Amino acid sequence: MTGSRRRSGGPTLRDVAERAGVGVMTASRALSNASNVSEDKMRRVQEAAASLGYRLNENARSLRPDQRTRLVGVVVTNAANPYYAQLQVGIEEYLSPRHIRTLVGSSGDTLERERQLVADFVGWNVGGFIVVPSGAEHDHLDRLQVPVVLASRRIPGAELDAVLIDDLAGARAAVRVLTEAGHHRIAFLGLSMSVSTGQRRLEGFRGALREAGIEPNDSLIRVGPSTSTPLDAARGLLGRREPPTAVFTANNRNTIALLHALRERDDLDPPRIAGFDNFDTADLMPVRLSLVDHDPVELGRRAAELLVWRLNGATDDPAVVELPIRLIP
Amino acid sequence: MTGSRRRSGGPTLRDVAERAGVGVMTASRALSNASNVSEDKMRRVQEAAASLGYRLNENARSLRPDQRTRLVGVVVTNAANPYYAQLQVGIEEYLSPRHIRTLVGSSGDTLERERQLVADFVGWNVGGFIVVPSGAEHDHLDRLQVPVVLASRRIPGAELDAVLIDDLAGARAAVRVLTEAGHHRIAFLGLSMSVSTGQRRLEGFRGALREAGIEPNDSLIRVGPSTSTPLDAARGLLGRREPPTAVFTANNRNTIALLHALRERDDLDPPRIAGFDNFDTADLMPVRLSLVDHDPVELGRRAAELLVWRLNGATDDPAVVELPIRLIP
DNA sequence: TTGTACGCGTTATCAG
DNA sequence: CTGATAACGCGTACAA
Repeated sequence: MTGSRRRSGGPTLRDVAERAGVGVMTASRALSNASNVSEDKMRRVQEAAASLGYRLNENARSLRPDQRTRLVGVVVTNAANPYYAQLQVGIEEYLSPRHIRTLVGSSGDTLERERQLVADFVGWNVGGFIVVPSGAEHDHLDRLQVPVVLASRRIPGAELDAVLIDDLAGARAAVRVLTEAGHHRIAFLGLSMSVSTGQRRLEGFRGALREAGIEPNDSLIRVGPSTSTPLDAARGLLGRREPPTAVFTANNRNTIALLHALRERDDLDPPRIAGFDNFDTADLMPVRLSLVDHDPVELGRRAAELLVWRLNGATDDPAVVELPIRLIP
Repeated sequence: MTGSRRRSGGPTLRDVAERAGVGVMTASRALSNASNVSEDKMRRVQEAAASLGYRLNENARSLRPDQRTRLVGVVVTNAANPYYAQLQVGIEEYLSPRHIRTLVGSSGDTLERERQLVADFVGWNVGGFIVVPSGAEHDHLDRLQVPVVLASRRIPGAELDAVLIDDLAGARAAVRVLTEAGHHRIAFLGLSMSVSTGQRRLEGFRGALREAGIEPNDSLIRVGPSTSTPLDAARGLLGRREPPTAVFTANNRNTIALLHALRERDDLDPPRIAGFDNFDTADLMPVRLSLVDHDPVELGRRAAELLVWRLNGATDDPAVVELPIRLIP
């Protein structure tokens, strides 16, 4: 009654062992540790595995409580956004060589979906999380028994590691371009204030204005998306009796929306634009753009690095890494 | 000696059952099938599960050979490319409500990495694959014991389901715009011939030319990326003694590269451009673009749909779905 | 160095 | 409708 019953899904370690003429444990050691196995049997096992097209069953391995993490959960707000696509690539780039795979899900910027994804991933026994939080809640992240790293956005009050862009410096630098060009009526077109990125960029905007002796004019500040789409917000700004002579756009979506709005109007004297995020075709645009460039791939890499550091047992206080930006004037 | 020993990673079904005062099997049924359980116990179990923050362990579930698929592997060539990011979103959109998660990896368009990813995913016991093949090899896909659906590209000779864009019609339609505008010296700037997409688009290009009574001029055909980067190829075309008066670009990367090359030269009389793939800022470009628009999200959805159809036991001959394109003139 | 028993968490089976 | 038991495939502990 030697285990010769074929299961539906491919060969098992037992099969490999039988074929190589060794015990299962020798086979196991040969294929995972490579320790304490004679060279001879080592080779025989590996040949057997290869000829059977055998792969260790990760599900079975993960079942053991004391195993190393082989899976982490990644929650982004919208995987279709090129920005987050690159973030994922950075994460995978770092984790893949360490034999850790990722489970990815899009929250659509809703807390409910974020909660559900996190719960789902817990079911998969992920060893940790990288999350782009959709809002300010963090109770669902606190209860987890595994490390969590926030990416791109921070949550006030959450005791979690985070990797961020230097939003403040980026916004300041961009707005400074505008003030130094002599502009005074400068608008802010941007993100929802419910995410830290939006708040920080607005803060940088205000700071740069004050630094230049300009009092921020609230009627020139449009934050989304609660009020309207970026395109509508841009139209509203341009349609004012006294339109801004310069605009700071808080991310690439808003920059592009503004450009679309401008194109609709065909104004003789379009506003000067400075904004956050670079994009592929920025230098092909019909108007001059000053952009805050940064590297989402690096952001992902660093987040993954931080997570692995925790997985390896680091117990330091929460770390916040702030990545530098580069202004393309 | 009732199993009260805490394992590191959260509560188990046993804990839930104990707390609810029922047997493990009742708890199991209550939480997965919801069949053959009295309403009373049903509620008790669910309350217990909720109060413990319990989640079924998917790893343990997947261990059984006869279980439904909960995981599929997705292999794309480059996850950072917005096109494939959208493809993934379509896939997730279809699979997520069906409680199937995806494991995603980028092959970087190399066969070796593709092989490795496939092998890795087999270790995770995925119930099927969606693959954007990196080349013409398919032996590693044939040996798999689970269904495989190709997305975006086909492999000649492979007996596999596939979802494609109608490359032929797309290329024809785009090139027709150029010929009907009276152009004769029309160049092809594009993809490697090692992928079916490249071949098919070139075929469409040639067809449309012949249809217009123009003999394709091989010296105006630049295929990549073996020879050079898209940007260099574009420069080469524009730098000819007799540059083309019109160019068909075989995908968005090449379209954008051509635009960059054009911008460097600042020609008085730039070529007319028609190309494959739409992109965000296409209508903001300084020159007129005629583009073949199509929907990568839909492509992903359909691929996932096909895969689920197989997972449910379909044994029909390989299906090839060709999605329609839309020309933006 | 090698092999044997047992447990990881869940579900199918089958007896109550 | 309910629950005890035996797998599922692998790795640790221990015995040989």
